[in-house]
Amino acid sequence: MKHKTLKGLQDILPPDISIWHHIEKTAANIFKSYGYHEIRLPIMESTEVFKRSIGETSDIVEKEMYTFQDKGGRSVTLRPEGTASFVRAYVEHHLHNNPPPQKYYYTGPMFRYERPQAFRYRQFYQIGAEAMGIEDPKLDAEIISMLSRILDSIGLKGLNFEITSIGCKECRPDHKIALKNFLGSKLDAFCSDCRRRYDTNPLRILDCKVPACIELRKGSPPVLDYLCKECKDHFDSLNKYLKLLKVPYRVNPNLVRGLDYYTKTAFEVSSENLGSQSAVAAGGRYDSMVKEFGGPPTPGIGFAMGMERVIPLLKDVIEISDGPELLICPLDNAASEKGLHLAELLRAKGLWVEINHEITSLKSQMRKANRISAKNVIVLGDDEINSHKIVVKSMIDKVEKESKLDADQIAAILQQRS
RNA sequence: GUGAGUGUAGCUCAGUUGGUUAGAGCUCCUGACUGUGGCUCAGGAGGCCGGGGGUUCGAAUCCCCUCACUCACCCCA
Repeated sequence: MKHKTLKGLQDILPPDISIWHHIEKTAANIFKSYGYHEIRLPIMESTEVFKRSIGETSDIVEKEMYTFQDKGGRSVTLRPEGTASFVRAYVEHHLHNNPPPQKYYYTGPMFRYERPQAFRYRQFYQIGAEAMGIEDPKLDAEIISMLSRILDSIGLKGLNFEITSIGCKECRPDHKIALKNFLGSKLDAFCSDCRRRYDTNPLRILDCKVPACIELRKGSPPVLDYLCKECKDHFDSLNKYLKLLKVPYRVNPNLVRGLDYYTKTAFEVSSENLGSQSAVAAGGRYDSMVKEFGGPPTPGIGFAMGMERVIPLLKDVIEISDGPELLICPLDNAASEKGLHLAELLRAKGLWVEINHEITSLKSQMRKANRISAKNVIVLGDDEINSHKIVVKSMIDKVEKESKLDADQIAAILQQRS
């Protein structure tokens, strides 16, 4: 084979595409009910947009970005996530001049140069939502509830909702110091990954799956104990509101975010059926990001959901079967021409109609009707054209109904049956 | 970036200690059944056995290299 998709990229073909449509449609309806508007952003930004927001030392920026020079010598990057682009657009178009909360959602491809793995691709699709301008934890509860509703409505069950607070600029450093003090004394006993994390991202050690590390980190200073009053009140209220909204969740103080811009609330939805890539959706608050992008101080909160994580979970649940309302089976050339015209008239009424353009035995045409899951067939031959009468046969229950060779009447029968 | 596994038909996979022209099931096309489907039967189409090199009278099979894919680590949605 001469050409193939690049590593970690994939073609999305029918019938899988109908799952995508199902998810996108369902999400769009729920977004609408919460007042979220769609925005479409470019898939490329100036590299600085991501470096500044995601964090220079994060793995994403350090080794996973598709960064290159355009012909004008500018460093540009294929977006590895949506929030940074969104905040750039928010500031650029002065969206803060609209009454808060301003609520937006987006969908589209993201790019990260990673080794592909089950449920992990280099080009992957996210549906994300961002709500701006409100600091109150009621907004946190609302957006988490919305996410829960979306996942539920598309048909996913048995997901784990976890939340925590990772503090703010004031209190987070205190916790980090306390954590490093605690871990530092016995660092040699940890796995090599954890020893490396101690310098790069000590919080990650709390997430390590190596049994020895789990044992060693017992008794480490909990994040939630180090929250400043403001962060603690915020988190307490969020818990109250989530209970009020009956969102099923649990607190996981070891939840870690890979991006630097998060503050206070962090949340994650995971599944046990995704191998090692358990995250289905995740998000959090980012109260200082707009200011860092040069806008007025504006709090924000958002999440992103990974399509490639959701779809495999859905494949077991959702049934995909799709076929035309009608297949026209002509027996000779004259009938074929008549059928061609009839098909157009029916399609003009919005019906999905197929016609066999090549004349083969009636038997094989009927077989084809089965294969393409046609719901009804009509046979067109001399008899039908001379008598101007046809039979609409249901392929599902074999019921035959006589009709005039007339698009209106045929359409009425098809609509009655669907 | 690190480690392991797998590459044979469109798909799922057989292929014995190396031995004629590489097989099966599903799918696709045709017919049995000449104007009514799903079953059955028969026939047909479809292969650089991932690629290159080596050993051998002879390689899908053994050896070396390479490429691709998959899974896991890492990281993350």
